[in-house]
Amino acid sequence: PSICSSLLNVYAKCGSFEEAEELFNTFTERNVVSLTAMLSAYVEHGQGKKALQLYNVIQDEHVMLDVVILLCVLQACSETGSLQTSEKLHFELVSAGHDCLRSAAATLIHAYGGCASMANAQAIFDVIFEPNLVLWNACLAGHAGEGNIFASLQTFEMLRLTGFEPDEVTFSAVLAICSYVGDVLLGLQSFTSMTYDNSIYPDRRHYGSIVDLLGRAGNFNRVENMLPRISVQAD
RNA sequence: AGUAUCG
Repeated sequence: PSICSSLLNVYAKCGSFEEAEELFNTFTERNVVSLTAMLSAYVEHGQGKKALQLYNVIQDEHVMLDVVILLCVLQACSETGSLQTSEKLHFELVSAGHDCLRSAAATLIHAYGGCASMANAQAIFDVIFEPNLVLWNACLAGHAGEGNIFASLQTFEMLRLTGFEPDEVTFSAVLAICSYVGDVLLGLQSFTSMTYDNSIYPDRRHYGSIVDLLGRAGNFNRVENMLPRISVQAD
C-alpha cells in the first residue's frame, strides 16, 4: 500500500498525469495518501479541474481527510479559481483548530489569491499570530496577481519593517508586479537591490519578469546586455 | 508512504 503510493508519486513527478491516473485506477483500495498523491499529480500538471472532480467523488466515499490532502485541494482551487470550495475548506480548517489553520494559512491565502478574493486572504493573514515570511510572500503574491501595485508594495514595505529579509520568492513577486504595471524604474531598482543588498542569485523567474519588463518598454539593448549573464545560470 | 509561498 505504501509502495503503491510511492510509485504513484514517481509517476506524478517524472511522467504525465495520464500515466499516474492509469496507475491510480488499478488500485483496489484508496487511502488518504494515494488520493493525495493523485490530487498532487493533477495540480502539478495544471489539471485543477480534474483534481476538484476527484475531490467531489471521494466526499461520497468515507475517507478520513487530513490537513495535507486539503492543502492539495486548495491548490486546485487556486488554479481553477473556485471560491466556494475554498471557503468550504477554509471553514473545515478553522474547525480543525488553530495549528491546522496556521500550517495551512499560506496555501489558503494562495487559494483566495487565485480566486481574486484578497479580502478573504487578508482576513486569514490578520488572525495569524506572528506570520512568517512565507505568509507575507503569499499575501504579496496575491496582491501582485490581482495587479494591485499599491497593496503589493505596501505589503513589501510592511514585511521589511517587521524585520524580515526578503527572499527570492519575495522579489519574484515584486518583479512580477513591476512587469505587470510596466514600472521599469522600480523593477530595475528591485533587481539590483535583490542581487546587491540581499545577495540573492536571480533565477529564471526573476529574469523572465525583467526581460518582459524591458521588452515592453522597448529597451532591447539592456536585454541583450543581460543575455550572457542569464545563460550561465543553472536551474 | 502524500503537501507549503513565485499568474
